[in-house]
Amino acid sequence: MTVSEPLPVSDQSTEAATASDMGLRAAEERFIEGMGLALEEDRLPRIAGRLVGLLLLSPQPVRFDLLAERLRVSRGSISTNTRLLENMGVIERVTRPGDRRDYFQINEQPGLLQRVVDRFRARQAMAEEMKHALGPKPGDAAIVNDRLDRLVRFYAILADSFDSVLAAFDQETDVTDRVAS
Amino acid sequence: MTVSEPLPVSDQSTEAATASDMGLRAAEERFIEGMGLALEEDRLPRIAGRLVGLLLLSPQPVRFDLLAERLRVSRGSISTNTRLLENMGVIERVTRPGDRRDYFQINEQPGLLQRVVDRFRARQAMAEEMKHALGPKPGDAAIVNDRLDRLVRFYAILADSFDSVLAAFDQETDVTDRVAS
DNA sequence: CATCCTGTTCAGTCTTGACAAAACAAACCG
DNA sequence: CGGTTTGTTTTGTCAAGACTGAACAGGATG
Repeated sequence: MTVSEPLPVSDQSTEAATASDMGLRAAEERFIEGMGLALEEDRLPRIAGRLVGLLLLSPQPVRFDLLAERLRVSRGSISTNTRLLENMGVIERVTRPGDRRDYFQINEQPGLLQRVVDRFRARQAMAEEMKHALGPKPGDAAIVNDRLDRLVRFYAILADSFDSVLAAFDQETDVTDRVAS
Repeated sequence: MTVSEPLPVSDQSTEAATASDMGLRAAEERFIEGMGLALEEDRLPRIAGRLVGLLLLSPQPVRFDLLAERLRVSRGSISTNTRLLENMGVIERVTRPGDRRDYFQINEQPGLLQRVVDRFRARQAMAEEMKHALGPKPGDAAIVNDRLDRLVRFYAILADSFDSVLAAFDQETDVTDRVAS
């Protein structure tokens, strides 16, 4: 967990919701829920997705207890899910000297994808192993060999192209970033 | 559903398992289970994955009731999952004239991926919409704009590269295939 | 030391989804 | 027609996982 420079925390507990804020708030809610649904499709708990959504929209690191409050969710769930996301490298836990509490911020664009690449590699390996175990087949069963070949190549291509996307993006953000935070 | 030319069905009900088959059989079982696990990670029922595995290893289309028998699974489950995979374009239902029964074969390499692309596009759209709804933000909140921008581009790149993988593969198999089947 | 504060862990509840078994429907066959 | 074969739909059971609330642990603080 990272220790940041003293945070310019703009009084996180009170928030005067102006009239013009209201539509925006609704939009934010939708976005947060949308991220909940989206990450749920990747087998993460819905709350984890909502956390990501909320933190994406938060310029400043957000306090642990505020996460629970804003998402109307138990502290237990916040604890579990922040740890999950932290381990995945999606968010970062941040502290301030002289402040016992934890803050969280999204970790600009990382890890979520490495996981996917790993899965593809694993499948590629499985298909390769299978191809090996079967050995060449005679006659009409030769098509099975073809299929396994194609499967292997398929996963390989997939993993490779993911990797390159990842690399391209890392590079891009390394240049772009570290200006505002 | 496709109607194939009369299938050279090599008497699917009896199968003399020779001694040399046994290790191979075990390997096939492992592969089938592996596909079950793998597709389960993509939120498909395990049985659907096993179906894909079995059909990948089957040179000939396999009869409905044999699927149930080989996977030791209820006919109901076969019905549900074959329909699911059929709708996704992963497998194909095949019939023979004068045969009331259904046969299934894998559909060489398609659809599974289009789904993924669609998901990325949807997320891209969501991020775009959000960016729009928020409008430009002042001061320290500008970082939120940056993040959303990056998110949009990220999903876009992802979807695009997937698309190109898909295209590359389609093209490749169009040339290679249609020899043995 | 007693007590708050903060985050973690644990026990219990609730929801979801896969699956089997049985009821069902439709086509065929005598 | 009645009975069979084939696939579908429905009903009920079971397991997995998310979430809550409460118990818990450790550090500060009086």
